[in-house]
Amino acid sequence: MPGKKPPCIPSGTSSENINAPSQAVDTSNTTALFKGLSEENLQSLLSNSTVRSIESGREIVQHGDEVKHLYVIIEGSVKTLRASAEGEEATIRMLTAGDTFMDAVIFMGGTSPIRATAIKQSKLLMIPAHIIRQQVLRDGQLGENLLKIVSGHYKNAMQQIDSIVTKTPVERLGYYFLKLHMEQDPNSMEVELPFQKSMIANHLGMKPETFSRALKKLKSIGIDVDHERISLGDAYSLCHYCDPDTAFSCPKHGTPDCKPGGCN
Amino acid sequence: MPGKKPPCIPSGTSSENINAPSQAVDTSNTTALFKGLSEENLQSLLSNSTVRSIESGREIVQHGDEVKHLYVIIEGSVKTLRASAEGEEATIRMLTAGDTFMDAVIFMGGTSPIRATAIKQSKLLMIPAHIIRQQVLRDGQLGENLLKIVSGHYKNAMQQIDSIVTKTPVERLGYYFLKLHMEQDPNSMEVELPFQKSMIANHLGMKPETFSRALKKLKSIGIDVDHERISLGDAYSLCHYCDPDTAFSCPKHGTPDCKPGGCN
DNA sequence: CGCACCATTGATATGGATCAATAACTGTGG
DNA sequence: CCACAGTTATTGATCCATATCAATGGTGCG
Repeated sequence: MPGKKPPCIPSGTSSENINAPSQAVDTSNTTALFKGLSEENLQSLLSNSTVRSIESGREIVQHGDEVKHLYVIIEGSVKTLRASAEGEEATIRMLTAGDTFMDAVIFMGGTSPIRATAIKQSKLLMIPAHIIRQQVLRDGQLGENLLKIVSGHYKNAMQQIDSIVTKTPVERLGYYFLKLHMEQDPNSMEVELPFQKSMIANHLGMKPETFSRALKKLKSIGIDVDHERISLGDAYSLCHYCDPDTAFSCPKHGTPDCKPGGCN
Repeated sequence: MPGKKPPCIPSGTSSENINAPSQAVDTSNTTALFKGLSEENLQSLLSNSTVRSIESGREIVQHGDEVKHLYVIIEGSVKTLRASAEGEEATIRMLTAGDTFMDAVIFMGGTSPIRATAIKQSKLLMIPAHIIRQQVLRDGQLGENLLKIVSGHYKNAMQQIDSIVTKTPVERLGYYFLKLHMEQDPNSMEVELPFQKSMIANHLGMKPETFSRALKKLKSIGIDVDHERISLGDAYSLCHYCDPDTAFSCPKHGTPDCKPGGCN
């Protein structure tokens, strides 16, 4: 998935716990969830939705909660994670504006197996779960959108498993940078870390200390990190950490310089 | 998910690469994929499907393949996995009769990020991917079924991530046994390993040697393993490895003896 | 200005991987 | 029925990568 993320959704939603003004929505350039929905179907989703502001650090959904909404991030950041009894956390996803969460959970049955926490002051669109479930039966397009979204999550989860099991910390970090690079701007030589380092470290299944040392090793390959600013030595320096399915959507794929690592 | 698995699907499908006789299907007791589908919609899925036999060890889908079918296991076993360039494998799921695979992949876009391999002589029902995608737009029930299935996979993947990151090998094994116990028969004191140990080891993110040593440690808690037969010391010996969302669907949950580990 | 929080760096410990040898089991053919 | 090869599981010895522990430096905020 190259290119920039679409902005997000309703452009005029602001007030707290008030019905989202569904007529103010620009259907064309929007979250994957709403893609291709008819005006009518979109309306029946949004007319029941509410907008809520939440401050950084607050929990949105707790482990074990009954989940009553699907959330769309209008602005801010959220992470989803699993926490063990001993306080250890495993970050599943880290989300920004335009992303949805609890989209899969509302189809799992039972209570939430994950926690969701705001990691920045955020604004969330909340669509009642029962509305979603009801609309899925009526609107095949919505079903397809959700399937694509959830399948995407699943794909990421599989890559995460794979990373943690088969790769070293440095490789995981390189792979993460590569994906950032492609998401943000495949032509730029600069990438920006969208989250705190300790948070990324946890997401990659390592401790902050290990993360730090991994950064150091990358420096010797020409990838320098100054605070949240990553500068690539040359355009191909991350290629070593590529894998076949990332290569597939890489503009450099097939060029003579693309020959390294797992590249295929 | 307690209780036994539903048998599987078409009861009269046998011949190779021949249209599945859709009229021979018992809609009531079947795979989650077909649950609640109208006779007509079910028919339009099955009339285009084929059945294929495959011997143990053969690859069904390769990493990078374009996926043209959704598969339902009629009999046998299959594993899905990711393999790195250096030959390391990370097992994602291990499946038996009634399970589906490539259900999520056909909605991901791009080629397959995983490989699927038969681990026993197997018989598979193959439903063309384009039929599925097309039917999803028409049949909301099919969409819901798929969403539940894919969400379930995602949930398992999250638990797998969590296990590997926050738990020790012994804990992972205990957790795995617990889930087997609840799937197979929560009342029996015997559980059976459905797969080769080395395969389970890989699925749990450890080496066979580590698996073996973990078995030894469990023995000291009264869980004895003889070949593929696990016998539990007492009914609560696995409770230590429980987690909140597994507890939720446990018949012992709430009884005075349920108080250990992550149990909540 | 000083207190928190985060990142970095160094020193040490340890859990699981690796290497190696043996044992149990499976199937095959004489 | 037994000998043999091939596979899988177990067990022991060693090694190494990453966690852990500890101290310092940097940055932002009140």
